[in-house]
Amino acid sequence: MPNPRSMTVLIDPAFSDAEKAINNAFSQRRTLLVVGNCSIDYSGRASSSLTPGDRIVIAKADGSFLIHRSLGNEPVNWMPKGNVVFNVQHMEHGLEIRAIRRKPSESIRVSFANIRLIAALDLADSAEFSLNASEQDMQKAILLKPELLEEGIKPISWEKKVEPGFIDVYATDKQGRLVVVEIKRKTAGKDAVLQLTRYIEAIKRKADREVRGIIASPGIGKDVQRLLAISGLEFKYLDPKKCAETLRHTKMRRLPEYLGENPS
Amino acid sequence: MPNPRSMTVLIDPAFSDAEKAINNAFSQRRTLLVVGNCSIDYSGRASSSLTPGDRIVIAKADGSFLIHRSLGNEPVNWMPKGNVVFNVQHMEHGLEIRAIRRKPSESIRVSFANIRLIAALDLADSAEFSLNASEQDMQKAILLKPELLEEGIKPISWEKKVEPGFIDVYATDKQGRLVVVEIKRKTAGKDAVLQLTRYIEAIKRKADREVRGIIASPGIGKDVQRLLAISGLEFKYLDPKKCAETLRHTKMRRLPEYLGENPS
DNA sequence: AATTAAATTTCGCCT
DNA sequence: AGGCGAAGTTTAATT
Repeated sequence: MPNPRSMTVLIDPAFSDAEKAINNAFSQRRTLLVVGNCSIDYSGRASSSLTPGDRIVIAKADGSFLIHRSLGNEPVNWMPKGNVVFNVQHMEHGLEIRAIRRKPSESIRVSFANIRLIAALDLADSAEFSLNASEQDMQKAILLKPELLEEGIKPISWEKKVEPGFIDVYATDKQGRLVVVEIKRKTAGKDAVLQLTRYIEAIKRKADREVRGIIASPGIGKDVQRLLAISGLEFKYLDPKKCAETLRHTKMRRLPEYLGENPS
Repeated sequence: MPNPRSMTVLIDPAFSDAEKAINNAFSQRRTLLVVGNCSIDYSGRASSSLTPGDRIVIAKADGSFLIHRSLGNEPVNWMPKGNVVFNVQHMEHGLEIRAIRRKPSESIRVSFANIRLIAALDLADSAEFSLNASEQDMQKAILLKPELLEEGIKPISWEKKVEPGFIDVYATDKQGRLVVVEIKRKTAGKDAVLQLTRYIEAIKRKADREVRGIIASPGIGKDVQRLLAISGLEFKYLDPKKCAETLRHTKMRRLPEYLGENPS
């Protein structure tokens, strides 16, 4: 018994059977998969029509609706989740599936002249999707290979505790100045600048030295860039993908001797 | 015999059978559909991982690769067509499907712990997708709402017969000059300019008045633009989508009184 | 709720 | 082949 979850599959069903199965799938909030020859009409934000052909139709429990042709990455017609109602009807010459939603008001009608396969599925999937590299990966990459940031940078510590929080990477540059690095996995926003500013002020209160502030991220907003310049801070482009690669290539290496195993 | 095209369906197959069926599907360039419990790793433009769960996997003949979860409009992982190679392997504890492409270099590995459904499909689909509004819709929109074109335009007739053919929209502008409008649903080419030129010459032969010529389309070629300028004609950007929207919002309204029910 | 910005954007068209 | 711009973009984050 490999599958605790139930699944209903019909091959080349009669329209009457298909209608029942599809209705069941909808009322049970199952994922519906239909393959068959159909024509499609869409009306809503735009409108479109597609004469008959074999397609794959997927109706999900949240209202997401997808129709795929034999080629191409993107669905030829679709409907995003949100206020979507599905409905099926056995017509004179075929079977119609409709997806209707309000706000924005739109509807798709799929008219099947022929159905080859129906599957009603309970897809058990509670896994969380994780997009790498994480911010932590980026931090590790910088610690292992500081030249990713700038030639001559030497990390002193990471996750250094200061008044407002924790500094991602704390370092010195070639000229011996202190460097505070704030890492963002995505495009840096104003919040990143604010954070960095607070860290630097905290450092300056303790050490009466010149302190540089660097935001390391794959991008930065246009106006954030201005804010950064005004605040006398710097931006360094850092690609999460490149960080991941760096980690992969150096993961067996230990941290440099001047860094202990634990953050200071 | 409802289906001239062949289709292979396996329900809860053994991995060895699954491997054969999938290999066949790949070598025969069929559309492959797999439902089962799998984990996914992606590495390429970014990288991601997803722990096990039930998903729908679609591999198309052009290399398009899609993995859908139970919810959401968009695939959790995917690969666009282009230099993609599929491959399948029966492992110790399951079955792996790989999609690999170069330029950009990326790969997806789908590791099935369990397969519930396999379908290998020949999707016969030669239909052409048509996104409305049609040229006719654009014409209607202009007639209903001439300000789409220009403030003060007053349509006189549509599909007006002249020597070389039919004028899409015939009108007067604010200054009382005659206006000939040529509508194109897509980017206008030299043919549109030629057509328009001929219509204008035909009108000028009859009416000894100043005549303007306007091409209304969602775009125009760079060199066509030059040709247009040389010919003393004009281009007006007109969005088919906006036209469709205009029609939707005004479809119950009748044509203005100065226009009859039939073209002149 | 509306606005803005990013996306493994994809896709088509043009150079 | 590379670059630009639009999309029924979608989606997440922010105001």
